Amino acid sequence: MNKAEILIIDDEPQIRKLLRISLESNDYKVNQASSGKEGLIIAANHPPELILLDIGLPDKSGHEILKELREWYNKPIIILSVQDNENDIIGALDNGATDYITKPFRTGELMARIRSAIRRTQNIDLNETIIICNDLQIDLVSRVVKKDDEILKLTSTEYNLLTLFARNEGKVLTHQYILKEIWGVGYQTETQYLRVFVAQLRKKIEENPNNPLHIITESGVGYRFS
Amino acid sequence: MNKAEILIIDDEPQIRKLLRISLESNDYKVNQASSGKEGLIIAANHPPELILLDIGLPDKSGHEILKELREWYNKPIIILSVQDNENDIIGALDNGATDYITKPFRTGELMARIRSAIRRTQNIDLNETIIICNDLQIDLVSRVVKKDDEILKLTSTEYNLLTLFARNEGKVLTHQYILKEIWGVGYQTETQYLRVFVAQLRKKIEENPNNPLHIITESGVGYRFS
DNA sequence: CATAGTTTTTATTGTTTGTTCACGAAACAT
DNA sequence: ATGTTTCGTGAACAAACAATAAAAACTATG
Repeated sequence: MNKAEILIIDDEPQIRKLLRISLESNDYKVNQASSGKEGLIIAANHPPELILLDIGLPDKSGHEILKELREWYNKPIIILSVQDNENDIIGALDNGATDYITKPFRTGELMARIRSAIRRTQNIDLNETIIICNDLQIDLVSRVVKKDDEILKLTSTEYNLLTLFARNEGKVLTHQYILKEIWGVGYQTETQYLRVFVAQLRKKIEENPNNPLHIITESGVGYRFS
Repeated sequence: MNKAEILIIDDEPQIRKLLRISLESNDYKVNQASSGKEGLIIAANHPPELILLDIGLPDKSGHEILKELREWYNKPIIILSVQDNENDIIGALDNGATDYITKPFRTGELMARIRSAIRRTQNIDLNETIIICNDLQIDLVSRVVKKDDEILKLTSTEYNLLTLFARNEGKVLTHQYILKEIWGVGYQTETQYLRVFVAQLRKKIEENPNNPLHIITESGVGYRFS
């Protein structure tokens, strides 16, 4: 139910369709953009867990899109390309691409590279893919959260927020940073969203939501998870 | 200037030589192992910044070596292979390989993939800036202050003031300077603010606020932190 | 196209923090 | 010593910030 989202930026409809089918059958939620510009807008308003970027786009070169994304987006970007040109590959990797795959690609390999990339940004240690904090248990691979061995029903925003907190245990995260990571770059003033979702999360994960032990408010700054 | 260490695990001397020359000309320091067993020992005794692992080794399969390494080693491991077998690639990536490159590879691309892999791990553990003064512990990255391992609850002005003091340990800071740094230009005559907040801070961080040991008053001038 | 689930707005109440003032204590100068 | 300046501290108030419920808008899905 809590699927990780992937954004495809590619102008060829057949490729998009092929990718979407493969990704959805691997339990990802897929968003699509048919041009670089559209891709930038979707990514900014709804940051995905990973971006698949075609390098040969009609409006802007994929290299430019990559650079613009990397100004604020720090999750994996995998480049797809028909070109097997070494300088192209080197340039993309040096501009922050996570991986570079040449078409035609093998779907199984692509899926494995996607898993690998996501695993690394979430710094999931192959051995311990489960974060445990007292009564809470967060499985980052199957995306399931348990409290006292009871499965919690979380919406995807709630889940994303909780894992952002859990992956930064002990650190104070500012409102702005959280909003940027969960809602996108244009939402950094919408602190009210955050209050609403923190309240919802606390109702689900805290023994006593009036006296929260997991999500601590740092007034005027942000929140801290412990 | 670079000098990150890279460990090559490969049984073919020609490949090792080729890799070593390329890597050294890119300013890496190179260690080599000609078998999986030897590779494990060298990696354990002298953990490198990145490992290049040939999958076709004589003693143990590279896949086994990869698994054993991943039990404790969490920096990048790039797989080199003559095999362009999809299941091999998927297996390696799912077992924690950072990347999988098939021979014959292009040196420029390999170097770019190495840079990319190292860049990503360095961003992750760039953390940890902790100032320690006796019983006080100020973590500037997490924005958390501890006294005798107890987390102190500080407002943001209190925190800013404390970090300003801590960053200038031993120096006398004038009222004017502190006011300018914390409240901004225009507040440089509001010494009363400072008195109030210094008193509040001392209540929280000093054993005995009447006889302060951390924030020392320099009458007529300002304060000094030690 | 209806409905359940989710996100965004709006409104209200409660809490925390910053600012100001008052007054006694300490430091300083003569 | 005595008066003068500088400090420390508690309390009161206003402003900023936070929690929460509930309604409205939106989305996904059959």
